[in-house]
Amino acid sequence: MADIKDMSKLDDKALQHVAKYFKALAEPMRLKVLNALQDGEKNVGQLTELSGGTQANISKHLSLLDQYGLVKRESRGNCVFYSIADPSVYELCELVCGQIGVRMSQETDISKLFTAAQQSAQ
Amino acid sequence: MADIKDMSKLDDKALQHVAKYFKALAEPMRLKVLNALQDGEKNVGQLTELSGGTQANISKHLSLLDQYGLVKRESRGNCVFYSIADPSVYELCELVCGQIGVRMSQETDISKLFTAAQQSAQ
DNA sequence: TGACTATATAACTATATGGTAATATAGTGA
DNA sequence: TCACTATATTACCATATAGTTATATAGTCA
Repeated sequence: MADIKDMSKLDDKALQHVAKYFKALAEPMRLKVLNALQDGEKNVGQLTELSGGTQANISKHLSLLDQYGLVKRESRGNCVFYSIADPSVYELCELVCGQIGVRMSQETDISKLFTAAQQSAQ
Repeated sequence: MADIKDMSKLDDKALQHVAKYFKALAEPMRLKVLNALQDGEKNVGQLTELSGGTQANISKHLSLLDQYGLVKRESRGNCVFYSIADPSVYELCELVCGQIGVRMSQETDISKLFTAAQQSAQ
């Protein structure tokens, strides 16, 4: 326990940002929504059906995802279409939501999922 | 709004697992701890000092990280040493906590951080 | 054994947030 | 204008959890 100090290459604000980003992904329903957006934009109604949630709930999640910069919002006519915001998010989304889930239908070790996902996402 | 159905290549259990995993990373203090573990195992006392938290708090976070499989626990003598559990976690930790933070000392766009991190983690 | 150190845990508070039901807002088309 | 559809928002409840303080557990060394 000697010259411990200076690990703040990461200042607290950075940590808070990153944590918040992860928090946006730390919700099954939001992952479902992001997964549903993998093959292109969808409006709220579609996302509501796909995710199996209620309209209000999905709308809330979408609002949060938008606020955190994970999705883009575009209203056209009577509908509001959401889409994945940027490629890096898309990669993460793929990493988490993509074919990965297929191989964890049953109880599986999570760590394996991530390595597998990273390889296939390469 | 036509033949929507079947997006459940991801069953709910998988989503819950992944979400839980992200949740473990969705906390600044835990990111701090994981970051401190990047250069090798440390005991609770060291992590407490490094993170600037209280002993009880860090212990709680470590317990959670252990429970979620992100770190390994090994008691030697009077101390308990923690270390990153598996390489994929380590990559994610690097992605989040590594040199990334350096370039976001000030207000920066989060999306850039992740792309940058993924390149350097390659 | 007893004193000391290191870690974990329990009880508690305060806060954040996911979900819901009801309502508001806004666009469309008659 | 009015009826209709789509989305957002508000108010509320229930739950989860980060942090704290105090205590318990366990190892070390005399």
